[in-house]
This record gives sequence, C-alpha cells and structure tokens, in this order.
Amino acid sequence: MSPRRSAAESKETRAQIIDRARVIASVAGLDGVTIGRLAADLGMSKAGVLGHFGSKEALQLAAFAAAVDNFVRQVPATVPAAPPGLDRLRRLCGAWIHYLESDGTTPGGCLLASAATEFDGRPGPVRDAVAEATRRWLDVLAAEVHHAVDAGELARDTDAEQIAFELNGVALGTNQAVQLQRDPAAGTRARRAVDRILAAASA
Amino acid sequence: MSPRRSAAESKETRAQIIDRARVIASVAGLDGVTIGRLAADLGMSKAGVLGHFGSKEALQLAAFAAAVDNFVRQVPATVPAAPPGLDRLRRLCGAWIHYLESDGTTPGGCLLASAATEFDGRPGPVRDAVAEATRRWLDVLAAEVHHAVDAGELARDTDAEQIAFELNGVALGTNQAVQLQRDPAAGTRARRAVDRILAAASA
DNA sequence: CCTACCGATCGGTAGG
DNA sequence: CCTACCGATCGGTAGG
Repeated sequence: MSPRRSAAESKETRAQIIDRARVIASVAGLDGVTIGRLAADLGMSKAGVLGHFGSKEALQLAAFAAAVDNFVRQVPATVPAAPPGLDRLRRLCGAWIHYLESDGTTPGGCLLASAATEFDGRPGPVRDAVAEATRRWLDVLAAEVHHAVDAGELARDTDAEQIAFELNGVALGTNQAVQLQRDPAAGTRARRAVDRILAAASA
Repeated sequence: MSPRRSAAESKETRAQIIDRARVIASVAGLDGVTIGRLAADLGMSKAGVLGHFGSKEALQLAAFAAAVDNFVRQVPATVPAAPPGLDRLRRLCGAWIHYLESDGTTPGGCLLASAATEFDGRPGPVRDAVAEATRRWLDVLAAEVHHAVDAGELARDTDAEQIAFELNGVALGTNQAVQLQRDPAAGTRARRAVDRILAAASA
C-alpha cells in the first residue's frame, strides 16, 4: 500500500513490458509490437500496458532504446578498458560478431539492423532514434580507428570513416547470413573480412 | 466485351497492382502492403484487388517477385554480355551500387535488403522466397569470381564465397548509408570498398 | 470487377 | 492497473 512499493512495482512492470517489446520487435519488427499482444503475453489489460507509455510510438522508442542498451552491454561494454588502439578495435569487432552470431536475448537478430530498413523510409521520432544510434556507433568505430592510427598501428592516411563503413557492412552481411541464410560459416567469414579490412589499413 | 480484351485488361490491372505493391513495400515493408490501401490508391474495391491473388500472402509473393525482376533488370541485365572475368564482375558491382544509390522506381530502398530483415524471423513462403533470391544472387557473384580466377585475374586460392559475402556486406552497408543516413558519400565509399576487396584478391 | 458484409484486431479513451 | 468502450482498419467471403 505504500507509495514507494507501488512505484517500484510500476517501474518493474514497465521494464518487463519494454523487454518483452524488444524481443517481439526483433522477430516481428517494431511495428509488429502491438499493445494487445503485449497485454496478452504479460497477462495484463491493454490499457494497463498503454498507460506506461501513452502511445504506441513512445513504446516503440522505449523498446528501441532497450535494444541499444542491450547492444552496448553485449558489445562495447564487454571490451576491457584496455589502452585504445588496434587491439581494442579488434576486440570490439570480435564482440560485435559474437553478438550477431548468438545474442541469446534477441531471437530475431539485431534490432539496430532491422529497424534501420523498417524505418528508413518513414519520417518521425523512431526513424530519428534509429539513425542517431547507428550514426553514434559508426562514430565510435571511426574514433577507435583514429586511436590505432595515432598509435602507429594503422597507416597515417587511413580513412577512418571508410573503415567504419566497411566494418558496418560486414556486420550487416553477417546478420543476414545468420538470420536469413542460417549460414553456420557466417562468424568465420565475418572474422576473415574484418581481418582483411584491418590488414589492408596496417602501417 | 470480347474475352480476349477482358483478359488483357485483367492482366494489365494485375500488373498495376503488383507494381504499386512493390513500391509501397519498399517504404512500408511487405507487411505494410494492405489490400485496402492498394484499393484506394488504384481506385478499386478491396475485393477487386484481392481477387487477383486470393490472399495477402500471394500478393506479397507477387510483389517480391516483381522486386527481384526489377533488381535483375537494373543490375545484371545492364551488364553487357562481355566475356566473363574481373571486368564483368567490376561492372556488375558498379551497376549494383548505382541501383542502391538511385533506383528511381523504388523510393524506400532495395526490397531484397529490407525484406530480408523483415521476414528472417518468420517462417513461411515469403521468407523462403527472400532467402532463395538472396542465395541465388550470392551464387551468381561467386560464379563471377570463379570466372575471374579461371581467367588468371584473381589469385588461385581465392575463396569465391567469401568474396560474395563481402560484396554483399558492402551492398547492405550502402543501402543503409543511402536510405537511413542519407549519406551522399555512400556510393563513393561503396566503390572504394569493392575495389579493395577485389584488389586484395588479385593475382 | 462490384456492393455489402463478416469477425478480429488495431491504437486509443473514459472513468474508476 | 482494471472494465468497458470507441471508430478505424485489417484480411477475407458471399453473391452477383
């Protein structure tokens, strides 16, 4: 009955809704996240679900933000705070590929990849959030490349944004190979492609 | 009133429905192709639209097949029947990138790319069609690589499937850069990436 | 290819 | 967080 307990429970319910929405979205897309289905899955009423967000769009934004959090936890956050440079960049790519191969918490594949094609043609806050998340990750990758150049491990004339573009392409191809083709060699191909990209840029 | 004219008109109507569905799908996804919207766009009744296909799934399959036809017309079919080898492979990749940069007939980007993430987690005939189309295109690319190896233009130990995987990744990254990031440098980056992949495999 | 209709589900609101 | 409800739209059918 205390407001504190009530608020904590509400927060927990909200978190459950968001995580369930994130999982549904990975399979059915962010548009496939319907309030009725969430309510049925969680044993709640539709109004109970919607009350936490106010609109479907707000729910989609929350689910996508949770997918970004999940990506950060499984990729950059797993890389030890080692000195920046080529080794850390390699580890980052390795964690990325591992996440794409087997993210135990997202059955339908990387939501950043699928939301990009789902929303790229539809203006609005969701599209903006997806574009910004992708943009920021590409910037992180380019910054890592710069560190490796500064450390003398990659050639002085390396185009950091080009490397980020190419690594991102490898990731999107890996996601497709895993999810659509169910290609067991996807991870191996991905690691080989990353090695070749970084080798070509080596000092 | 002649049956012949009627049948021809019906075929034409059907073609119009399919092409409209293909365009809608490029923006809203294959699931975003609704019978009611098609009917409104084309000034027809819903039953008139549905009668040509029998079910929404059949309509989605027809729209996707039209997208594959469009891809073939804009990419492999634009490459002259030159002798197989590295030059033809380069031209093929150039046409592919050009199609991704500016397909005038598909406002929302390549449907092969978007349908892959839309349906990769949903079993059924549409998923099967998407997976097969992608598989076949990767096979075409690998075959072109083999030709270039046979011609002595690429190294004997070139892994043709690996090259196809990497080229496909470049294409998916290009599609994302064009459609989501609206990056005007996407085409340039894509051509540079392709050049590097083929240069690394050169004999 | 049409009108007229079906049950189901959609996002969302009122009121508690 | 619930019940009860709204108008709109969904895919699809009957019958012509």
